[in-house]
Amino acid sequence: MTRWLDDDEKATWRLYIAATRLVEDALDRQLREDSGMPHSYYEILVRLSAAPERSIPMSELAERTLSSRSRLSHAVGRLEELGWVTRQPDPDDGRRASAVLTEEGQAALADAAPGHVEEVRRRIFDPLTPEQTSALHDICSAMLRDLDEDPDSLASDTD
Amino acid sequence: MTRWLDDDEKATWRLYIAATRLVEDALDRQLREDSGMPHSYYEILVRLSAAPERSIPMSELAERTLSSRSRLSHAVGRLEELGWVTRQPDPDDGRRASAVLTEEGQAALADAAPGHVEEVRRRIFDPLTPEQTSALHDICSAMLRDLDEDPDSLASDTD
DNA sequence: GTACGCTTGTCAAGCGTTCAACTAAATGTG
DNA sequence: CACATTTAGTTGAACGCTTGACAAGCGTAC
Repeated sequence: MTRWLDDDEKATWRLYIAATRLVEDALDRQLREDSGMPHSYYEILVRLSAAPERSIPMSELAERTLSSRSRLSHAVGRLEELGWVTRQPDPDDGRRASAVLTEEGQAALADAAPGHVEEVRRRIFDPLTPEQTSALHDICSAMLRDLDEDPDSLASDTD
Repeated sequence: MTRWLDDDEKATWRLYIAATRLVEDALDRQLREDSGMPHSYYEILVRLSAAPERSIPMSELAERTLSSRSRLSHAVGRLEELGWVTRQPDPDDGRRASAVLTEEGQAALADAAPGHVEEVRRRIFDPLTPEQTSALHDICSAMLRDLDEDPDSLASDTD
């Protein structure tokens, strides 16, 4: 009944697990050591930085960062403690609130960005040929296509 | 100074982040819901199951699963509570110990495997053409090549 | 043999994530 | 208007992971 993986698929699968895990670990470690924030928090700051008014409603921010509302709430709480983000209640709808990037948050992001981008380059783009980079783009698109996610919304913002 | 990402690279990078995160989340969720274990624990059981005597020294198991010794120690502790693994002290070296898969652990793995493989297929291989699958193999190899890891050791065991 | 360094494994504290309530505000329906 | 329902966001407990410290065992050099 089960369509087991053949040898090629098994090998590809193991390589995929190892590569993606080591890349994510390396990025997270680099950001924690050099900038005192996990990768997920860096992404929140990036999103806010690119948004008009440096402000995004909590729910929308959760969607964009692929987070649950709970996760984002905890994260913003932590970022608030660090002084990098503040919460701004929506005057028109008492349930809603936006996360807003502070000047300190913008500065922290500017500090963190070069080292992070360097690490991304080292781990992903430097080892790949241009053809492989292009193939990776299409592969990730294909993996996302059948999900209930919209690939465009995920790729739109800057890094 | 910083070699920033160009637009194509940014797009690829965002897709990569989204795809790998959603895949990992999906796999982890599937295993937790259907089999009561996180993905990382499943991998430990897989390694043990494929080993002679269903037994692997802790340090070696840590390496193979890309875990720190501490992490593995915690994980094996949890798996011991579940009755899926036992610890076996090395008679020749008082410092060492092996993790051994129990019958119950083997059964739990056999229960979990079909659903997990199905999910892997759905998320990775079904959306990709054979050419893309082959390209993914090479891409992951390339990403691992420059690391201090040995790609072969990671790809050797079965899934 | 004993002192030193190295290896193996564990443990405690702190962080981030998840899950399941829970609060509060807006909306819909009679 | 009252009352259930839905929506936005928060909270607390449990869990897994990381770091750093630690104990115990091993090997080597003196």
